Amino acid sequence: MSSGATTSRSVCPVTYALEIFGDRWTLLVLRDLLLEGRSRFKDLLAANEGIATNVLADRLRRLERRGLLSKTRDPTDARQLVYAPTETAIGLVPMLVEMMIWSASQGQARVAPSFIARFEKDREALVTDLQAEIRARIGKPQL
Amino acid sequence: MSSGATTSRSVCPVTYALEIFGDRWTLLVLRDLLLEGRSRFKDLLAANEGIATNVLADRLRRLERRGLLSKTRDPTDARQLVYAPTETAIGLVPMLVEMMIWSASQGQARVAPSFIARFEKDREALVTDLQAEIRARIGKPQL
DNA sequence: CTGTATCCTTAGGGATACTG
DNA sequence: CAGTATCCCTAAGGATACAG
Repeated sequence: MSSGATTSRSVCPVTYALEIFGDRWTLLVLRDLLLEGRSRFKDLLAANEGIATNVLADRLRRLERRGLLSKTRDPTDARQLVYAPTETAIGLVPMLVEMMIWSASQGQARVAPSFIARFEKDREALVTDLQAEIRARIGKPQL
Repeated sequence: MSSGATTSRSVCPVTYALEIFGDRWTLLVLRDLLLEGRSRFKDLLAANEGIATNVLADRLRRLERRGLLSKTRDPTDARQLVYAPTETAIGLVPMLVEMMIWSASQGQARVAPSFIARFEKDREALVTDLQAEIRARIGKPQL
């Protein structure tokens, strides 16, 4: 489980994106960090039904190196580490939203109707709101 | 290289999406089909630097089974097979566009400035235009 | 709690030869 | 051209024990 080199320059934007989160777990971690508000190792572990500790550690390390997340100590409890998405990661929210909406349109995944309604009414506003919520949340890295 | 079962119902929309194109190649094939206008086996083979014939065949088969693409014969040349994205696949264009824009924003991938300009001016229109182009192209499955 | 360190297994994928 | 069929091999990932 090497932590890899800082990979080959990709010409294609799709290839580049896949280099970062084109594997089985990374995007799920990002989802939990961004949309589920999880910020602790143990919460991330519990979330993705069955990710192994070494795999999660590896993904968090890669994401940190890529500048998608930051790792700090919880000021109220120095034993606790807190992971938070950076602005770079928050920039993925539009893509995640489109992905979720597509899945919902397939009728195979459960997406809150209120979410779909907001999307249909004003996608731009939905994305902006979600991003604002994330920034507010990590402002105070509370649980 | 089994062609897999028609997979487990996913609750999470991100997980569901990843089940379909969360591997190393599928999204690249989709990119070529949707944005590069490739429609023949050989063109798809040539595109993704180095995809193996068996892997490409497998991905095309899965995508067809999932209803993301259709396979027909070229009316002008019955020996030729033509792959075309379905409306389901065309529905992925918004997500692909967001992905490309994100990569471009990272400054690591080359995306045409004109594309970025169109995106910044009117994202909605860009997506609609791209989708219209795709539908026009596959209307007559020309090369 | 947040990871490392191992060990082990397997699915995914590369290469290549071959076929309708 | 458009695949199929093999063979092989490695990297990714599960399980688990252990450490700071």
